[in-house]
Amino acid sequence: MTQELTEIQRKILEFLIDEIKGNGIPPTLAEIAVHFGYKNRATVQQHLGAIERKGYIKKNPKLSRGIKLTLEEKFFVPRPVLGEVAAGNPLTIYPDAIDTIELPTIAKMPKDSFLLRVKGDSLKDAHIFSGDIIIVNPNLEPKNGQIVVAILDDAAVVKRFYKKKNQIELVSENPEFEPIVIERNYSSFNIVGIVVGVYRSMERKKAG
Amino acid sequence: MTQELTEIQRKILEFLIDEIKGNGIPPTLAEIAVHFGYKNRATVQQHLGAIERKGYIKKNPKLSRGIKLTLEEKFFVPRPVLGEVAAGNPLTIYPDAIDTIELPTIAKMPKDSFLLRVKGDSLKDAHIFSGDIIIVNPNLEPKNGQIVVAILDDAAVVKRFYKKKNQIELVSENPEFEPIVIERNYSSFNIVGIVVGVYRSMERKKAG
DNA sequence: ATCTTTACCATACATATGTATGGTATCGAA
DNA sequence: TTCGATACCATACATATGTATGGTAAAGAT
Repeated sequence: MTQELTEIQRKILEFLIDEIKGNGIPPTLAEIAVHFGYKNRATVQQHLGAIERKGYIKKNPKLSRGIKLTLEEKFFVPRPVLGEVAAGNPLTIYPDAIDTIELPTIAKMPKDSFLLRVKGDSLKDAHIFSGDIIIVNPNLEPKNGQIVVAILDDAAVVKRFYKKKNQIELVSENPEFEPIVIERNYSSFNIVGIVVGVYRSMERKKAG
Repeated sequence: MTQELTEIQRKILEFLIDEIKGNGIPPTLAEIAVHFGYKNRATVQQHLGAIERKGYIKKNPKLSRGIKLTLEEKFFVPRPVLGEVAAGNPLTIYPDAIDTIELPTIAKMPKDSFLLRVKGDSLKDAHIFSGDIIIVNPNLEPKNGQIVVAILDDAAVVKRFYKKKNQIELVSENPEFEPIVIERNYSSFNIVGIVVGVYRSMERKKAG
């Protein structure tokens, strides 16, 4: 359904996503033209036409700012999972890790939260299931018992946080998984944020 | 900072929120006028002016659809919770909200849908737990396998919906519970709506 | 060598859009 | 009774906006 975009079309699509997510409203042709240095709206018009023909957006004719993204979930774009960046932190995710997550590609993250999609069932005992979207706040101090997203040795984990005397314990709800113990001075450990909410859309099929 | 809105202004603000959340883009003055039956954009213009003076929105002058919500932290919108469902108990939907929650803006909240708070653990096998907020859309035709809110003999049930030849089956995920079978012509059965999403805030108590 | 695709430009046009201004009616407070 | 706030209407206007159409240039395919 979605053909390949040319380089320029891809950049324009990215700009559209940025604007729609960051600014709230889709740009006008003129605004796009200004951003890319085009002297003419018609240039943009034709690019948008191509992008629409290839199925990435839907234009509402005669309607100002009538550009809609056809992209899945509006917040996630299919991307390779390895070597992506979330909220400024380098985050490498092993496809075989217990907790793998799919990252939102939106460049402009809201300041105080971002989203991650959960894959795998290691959190099911915390009532979080594969396919759920978790809302992560990177600006909160983790408290005992809260669920945190953390980077440990370049792998992402989502687990309950417990601070002990000289170490931090990351506990899975699932008794099958042993708690991970991190010594205080361990360097390649980083808390990305605290899970403040869970959202699940029922519109698709359930994750198996 | 935010003064009281008049009744009409409040309704317009609600419409703005609905449009921005549901449609993706803020409406134009003309669209608002049409929706409220005004013959003139100037009327809307003056209402918006009042709403802006009272601090609820921010208008980007000279910009089409340049209405921004000031409430919204970009991530959460206050939404009324209309009632509670506990499987087995009669469902009361109060015209005035029993509560207000901060719903993440990613949560798809189709027009006319409403929120209910779940009580009890009868849905835990559908991955819905006590305290969760479900988003219910009353205007969709239920499809097989979808989770619906229904009223059966004055009691509320939230179960998976399956339509058979001459009957409807309501199935619990939990094999302990027998499916409920409703004959086609049974009168005291009503589908309230389809559960399109689930949201859980982690900020208060943790799930036990 | 011709054709298609991509990537731009310019001009023209209807109308969508926000704004300014002035008017009428109702209601409650001063 | 007068005044201000609220809630509407009408008209006028500049320009923002999407669209239609035609043209140029480069790169690659056939």
